[in-house]
Amino acid sequence: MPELPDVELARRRLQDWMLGATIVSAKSADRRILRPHPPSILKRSLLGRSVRAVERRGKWLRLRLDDGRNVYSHLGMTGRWLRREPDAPREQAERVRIDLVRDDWPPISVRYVDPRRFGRLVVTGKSFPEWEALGPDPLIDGIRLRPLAQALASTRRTVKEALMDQSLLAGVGNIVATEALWYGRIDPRSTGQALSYPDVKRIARGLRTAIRKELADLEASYPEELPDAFRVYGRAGEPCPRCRSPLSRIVLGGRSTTYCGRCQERRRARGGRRRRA
DNA sequence: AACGGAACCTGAAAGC
DNA sequence: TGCTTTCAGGTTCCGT
Repeated sequence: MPELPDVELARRRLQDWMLGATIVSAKSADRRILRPHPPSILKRSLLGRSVRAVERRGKWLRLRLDDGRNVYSHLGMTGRWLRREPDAPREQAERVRIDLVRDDWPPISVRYVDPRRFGRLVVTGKSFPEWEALGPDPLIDGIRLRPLAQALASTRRTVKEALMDQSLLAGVGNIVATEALWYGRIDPRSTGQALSYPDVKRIARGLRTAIRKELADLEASYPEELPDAFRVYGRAGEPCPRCRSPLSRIVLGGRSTTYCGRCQERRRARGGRRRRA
């Protein structure tokens, strides 16, 4: 579930729940999610701390604590943050529990639930390489055409694989990339090198549309989980919403990819091969 | 250095 | 019904 729009919604909720609150309990026994630190780090470094800011960059969340340390949270494939009453029972697949108090509120308990355990929770006072390596965030920094065109021109990967590279643009995942290319009418198999500047413009517009729409859908449906409102993702075999031609499914970079072979045009590298010394 | 593919995990859904 | 296979929206590691 978690790509940029999902993580941004998680950020807003965590901000509502935690900003200005003091942590009175923090527990987890999950070595995998807390790696590379031992589970004991949670209680040791969170107890008594208050939360000064809740930030997001790409698919990473960052809680800033009053002692200068940060809590980094990545939702992996199946991670979610939930708010519960302090006496509520443990959730299925609950991996982390943080209880907080705030002057103007009853105490709350925030639970991190993650069946597959691909998520992370890292507490550190040092700089965090995974965060530092992230490229510009489409919501925070916007999408700059020049650098994007430059980056796409210098890779031999397909455009879809390139868009999911977190150092190029932070937060674009399989759904957003798939949807954005459909909006922009670009075949996901196109090579980055083969794209024209107008193509890049269309992709950028597609990314903004896909992200904005997904955010709006998530907001509208909360606290329910919306059924798939995607235009093409997960809809192979169904008619293209634009031209009614059946949608195709292929695998790119190991990820399932849906597109319309009729209205998404493929760009192929022109001319001879190009070499660099 | 860049790329494809497997690995890391669990659970839901589809297939038999 | 119940067992098996497939697939999942993410990242990382390993071999070529």
